[in-house]
Amino acid sequence: MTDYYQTNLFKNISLEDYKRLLSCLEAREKHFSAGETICSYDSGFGDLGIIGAGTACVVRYEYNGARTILERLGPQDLFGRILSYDCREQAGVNVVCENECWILFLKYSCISATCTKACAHHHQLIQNLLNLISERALSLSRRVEVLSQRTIREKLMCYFYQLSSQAKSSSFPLPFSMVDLADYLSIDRSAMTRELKRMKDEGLVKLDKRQVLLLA
Amino acid sequence: MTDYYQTNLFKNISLEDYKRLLSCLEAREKHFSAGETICSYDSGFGDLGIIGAGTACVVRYEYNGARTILERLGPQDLFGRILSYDCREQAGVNVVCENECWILFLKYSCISATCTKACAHHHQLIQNLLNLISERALSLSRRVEVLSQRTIREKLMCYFYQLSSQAKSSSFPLPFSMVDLADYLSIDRSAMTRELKRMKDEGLVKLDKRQVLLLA
DNA sequence: ATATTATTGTTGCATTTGCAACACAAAAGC
DNA sequence: GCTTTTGTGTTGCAAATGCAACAATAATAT
Repeated sequence: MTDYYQTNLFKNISLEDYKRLLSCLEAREKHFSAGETICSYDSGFGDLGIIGAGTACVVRYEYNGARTILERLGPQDLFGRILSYDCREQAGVNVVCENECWILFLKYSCISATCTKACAHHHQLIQNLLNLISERALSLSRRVEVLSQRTIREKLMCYFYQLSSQAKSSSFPLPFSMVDLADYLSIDRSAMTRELKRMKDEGLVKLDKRQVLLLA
Repeated sequence: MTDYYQTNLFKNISLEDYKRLLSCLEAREKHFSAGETICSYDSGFGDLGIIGAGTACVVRYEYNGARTILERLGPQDLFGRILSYDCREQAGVNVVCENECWILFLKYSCISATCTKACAHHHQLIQNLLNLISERALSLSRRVEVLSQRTIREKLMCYFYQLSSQAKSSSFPLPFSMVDLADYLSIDRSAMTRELKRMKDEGLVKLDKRQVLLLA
């Protein structure tokens, strides 16, 4: 079994308490292969998922077939409708496995409700969850920052600056293929390629495969 | 003093515990007038703010002077850099008072750190905070949904659907002026007016002042 | 090795959008 | 009352963008 104990959700919780928590939270582990749908927020999926291994994407399929990547998930990332009191808005939102995944599902109702045993580690668990959700909100606000840029060039530069600041270097690899990058930025792929070429020509960036070097 | 005790942050906490918490969290209340800057995430603002009364906007000023409304805040709403481990990305982000505000500032470090007294109400406080941040993440993901639409019309319709679903009615008021709406959607105001007119002509929506009626 | 599929790059063209400038109405201040 | 400010509606025009179709390359399967 994948070691979810390493996950930040269980930070500062002893191994014994961790094991007790697992049954307390009705933990179930499942495996998914690339392309499989892990869950759909449409149906009443009310659990909390933690990625132990692999990567997945939170995507929304529009009525017209267009796909939007809402979020990318990797090991230690959380997902679930925790954030949704209102189901209707999650229509079309799915979590799809990208690379072979091991996922642990926990009953969210067991987490949020005060444990009848009022155990100390439960307190710690909530605090850890707080940190993780905060990080999630941060990732969303980064996305909003990028998407609220008005031109393709501004979106690209804004995203590059974010990556650069995370990497603490003006050189960093793109975590996306070009197709996915365009989806993430919600722009047309060919228009993006065109703009990237201009930016290279003007000496704003250098691009070698997926390695980016910011010059401005 | 404004009654922050009504705030969801203090839900299920007794009045006595609430009063104790205030000093424990080094609570300070401040007043702001319309237009005043409440805080800037640039400088090391590490507190948690709760709006007791009034409204405020989280805005970012771009290098070119453009303003983007990241979020609108009303009574009970939280703000702060809770979500930011990385300061650099919050550059230019300010919370600005829109209508006369009363705001309570709490030391976040006191909230997240395990209380030395390990008090029961502290546990409850964290749980409440969890719910509030989840709601915040939800609001951000709604924003991402709108912004990831590719055309002005799609952005408008997407936003209208959200409002309609929240109001549980095909008729609802806009919470924005047209200027602010355009900023929220990150589009040009005149282009938005033009598109809205087309949508009215095509019978997709009816608009009377700020009252919207969705027909499609 | 070859076929197949996925990814990336390119370009013309129609459409959408932003920009700027202006007129007008509504609200706020004096 | 008037003036000033703020919000809204309109339009021509240039620029940015999406779309579609195709070529070229890389990755994968058979």
